[in-house]
Amino acid sequence: MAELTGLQKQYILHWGEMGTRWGINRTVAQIHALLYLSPKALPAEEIAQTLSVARSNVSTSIRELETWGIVRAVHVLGDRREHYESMKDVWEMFRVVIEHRKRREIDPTREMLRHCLAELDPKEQGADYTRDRLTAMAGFFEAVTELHEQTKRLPTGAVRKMLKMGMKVSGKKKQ
Amino acid sequence: MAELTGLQKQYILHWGEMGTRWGINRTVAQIHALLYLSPKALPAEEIAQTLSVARSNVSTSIRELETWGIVRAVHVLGDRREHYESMKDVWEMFRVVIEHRKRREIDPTREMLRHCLAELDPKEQGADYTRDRLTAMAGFFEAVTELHEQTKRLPTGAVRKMLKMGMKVSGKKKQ
DNA sequence: CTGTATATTCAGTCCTTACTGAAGGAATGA
DNA sequence: TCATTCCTTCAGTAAGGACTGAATATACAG
Repeated sequence: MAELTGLQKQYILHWGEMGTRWGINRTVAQIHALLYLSPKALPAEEIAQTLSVARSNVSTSIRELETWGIVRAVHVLGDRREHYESMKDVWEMFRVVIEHRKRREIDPTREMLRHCLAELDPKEQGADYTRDRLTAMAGFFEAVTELHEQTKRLPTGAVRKMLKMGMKVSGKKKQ
Repeated sequence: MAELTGLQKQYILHWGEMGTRWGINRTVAQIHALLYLSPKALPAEEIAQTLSVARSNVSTSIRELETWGIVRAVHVLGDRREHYESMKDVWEMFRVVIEHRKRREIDPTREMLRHCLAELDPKEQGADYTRDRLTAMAGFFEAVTELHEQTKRLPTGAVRKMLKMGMKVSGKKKQ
């Protein structure tokens, strides 16, 4: 992995670029891209050189990826350094990331909505209208949570298969 | 809407806060929250005062919301000013936003992956490994796109209902 | 046409986040 | 023990985005 091919460069740069759109810092995304493409685990020093970023930057970025659980340190016989490798199962990887982001980006709002609805004083100005809006919004967040609960239980393969064959909507009520 | 109730304040502040996590600028998110809760369309000046932000900031933020298609200007008889109102159908609103973000956050990567796979030279160092990784990643992005295509055709109510009853996975191949 | 109300644009400033390089800490082997 | 290698932390700086207020443009009423 010492020298990147043109294709690898392209993938890594694109991933870094998109990372910023996805709310992920560019270096973190680039490191992930590099490790994802690498057939073997890489030491931090090599990552820093390959991507031309400071060694310390690699350190913190790697830690973030480890926190998410999509990168881990492994050891190589006869080498003191930590080597890092990416999870390779793409579906599992996104499942993990989505889990993480849901906790951070969905759950707090869901709770806020519940809390607001509980607090809402029917006597206050325009309470009915406010309740309608909050209820509608809460419905969406509850549904997303429900969908997430259902899919996360399924094994990776099942989700993949489900998407492939298209989601069938049963006409019957669940009972 | 001149004076916000405690609840409205809470909702708006929370939405602004979460906006930053969702990759949406705080003011844009706050304005959307305000309009969503407001029973009537509001002029820009009032929005600026209510949220304590510069009038110009409201102008640009509103334009962004209009670009997404979740806020529009309406006119009030006897008033020269534009009044702005939010789309109220939550499900439709998120459908529109997701459509927008997919175009910006999914499609470019999907194309990059296709392009890379087409470009990949089998003779180059480690081509097989790279192809495997790219193929796996591309599979995910194609599946997400497929899922999106399928759901966007359905009317709002159908999606809501589907989530409510749980996604049933048919055992048979689509034919 | 003139004056007023409203909306937009933009240059400068502020604020947040990302990144670097230096310093310190931990582990290893001589 | 000391020297070496690797990793982390952190203060300072750089870069990027967001926000303001002034200037400009536009629409309308008289």
